[in-house]
Amino acid sequence: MEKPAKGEQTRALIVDTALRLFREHGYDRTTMRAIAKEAGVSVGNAYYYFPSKEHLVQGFYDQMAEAHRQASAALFDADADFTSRLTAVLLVWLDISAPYHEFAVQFFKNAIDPNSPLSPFSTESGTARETAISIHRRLLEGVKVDPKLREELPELLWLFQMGVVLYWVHDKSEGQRNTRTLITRSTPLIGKLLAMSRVPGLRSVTREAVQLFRDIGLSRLG
Amino acid sequence: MEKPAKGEQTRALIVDTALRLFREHGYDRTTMRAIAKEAGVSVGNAYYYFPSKEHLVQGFYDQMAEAHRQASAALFDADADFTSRLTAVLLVWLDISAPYHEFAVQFFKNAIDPNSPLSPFSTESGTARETAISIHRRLLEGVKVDPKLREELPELLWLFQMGVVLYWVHDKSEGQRNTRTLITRSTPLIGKLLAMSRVPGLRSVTREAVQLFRDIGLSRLG
DNA sequence: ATCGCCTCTTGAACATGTTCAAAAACTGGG
DNA sequence: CCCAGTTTTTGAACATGTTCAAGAGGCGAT
Repeated sequence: MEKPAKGEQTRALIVDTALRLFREHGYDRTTMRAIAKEAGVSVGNAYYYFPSKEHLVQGFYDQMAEAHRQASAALFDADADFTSRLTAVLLVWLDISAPYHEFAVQFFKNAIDPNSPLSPFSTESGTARETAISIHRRLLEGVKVDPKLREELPELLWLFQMGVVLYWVHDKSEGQRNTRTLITRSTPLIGKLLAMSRVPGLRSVTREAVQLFRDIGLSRLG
Repeated sequence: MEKPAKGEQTRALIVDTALRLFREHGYDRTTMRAIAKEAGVSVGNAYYYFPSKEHLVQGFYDQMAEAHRQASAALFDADADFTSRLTAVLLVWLDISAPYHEFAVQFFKNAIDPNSPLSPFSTESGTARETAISIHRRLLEGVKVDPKLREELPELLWLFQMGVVLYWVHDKSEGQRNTRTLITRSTPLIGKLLAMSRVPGLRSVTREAVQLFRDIGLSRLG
């Protein structure tokens, strides 16, 4: 009962086939029957390993998060300022995700469903989420900011990133150039606000916002 | 070909029955067959009037928006300040929506789908959206604010409201008290930021944000 | 009244995610 | 090698949103 490599092999075969078909034909147009047939197994077999069609996408999440982490790591060598770093991280994400835009739109509705395992807040998405947040933690190294804010900032930035994703999914402009605009022009604003977050007048507002963020558990909704 | 009252009657019968069953048993557990049977028509007949099950919920949207408009109108008599007004408007929305929380969660995934007619940005949701935005326009009457910002503010507030809805749908706390907290404590922050939006330092940030908001058409995504 | 046309209605058929009881394949102990 | 138990596999059956060809009903013109 330890590691029947057989099972793992079938599992991998199924998820790999599924992800390939998703990429080739989109999420909705890929039926469970097609996946099973292409993988050379029965439909029931797929359901033996994955509770639902949605669960097959979880692997995709993890792959993307890992790809983003690796691509981002290369950006932190230069000692650029916060705004440049954040911009770079988000643009890299955009480049990585661009090929999957149509695909993403199709299963996005499942991802935003609070009860779905695909929700970015769900426990199933835990590892992908942690990976994403850790990117922002690294991004913040060496950045001067109100310490009260610093602790929550990685999660707040991740939340902002989720907002960008939300916009991206709705973005119908050619090549999602509007999302690119959103990123390149919103990050300087965030940078300025961050810089101002320490001056009196704004500081109290900032701290109240951070406290609210903690109290309502915005970071652990699922 | 003017007004065959017959058709309108059947249409109303179907949508009324559907909304009742949705309320009683939830969206997912209410099948098209059940709706048809309860209304005393055939399944195909329901599809003659409504292109999909989702379209049946549109009536629910409009009802809610109208109820919110009426309830909000009563709040604007007293010459309260901006923060109080915004808080009141959002809390009233929360009270109106509370009974439908479970129901709303079930079809929320469809509502957030960019391709769904239920998306708050879709043309089909146009009237409900206009109603909601007009509430915020009324709310802003007499409030002093940077004129550059004033024009976009109703839509920005509506967008904020959509954010609250997004949180509300994910809110699993007893009676959605976390959403209540979010509203009562975030609105003062918005009020303060609005007040500060005219002082130098923040004004430039504000204007850039407004310009960005216009350029990427955040208000007309669908 | 009859015909032509449009609106409305029907229910069987279809597509697809999911379930499940049964069978097959495998594994370790004797 | 054989048996009992576990893991894996199968495919038919089910549930439900959706489609569609066929028919029913009504209405004005002739």
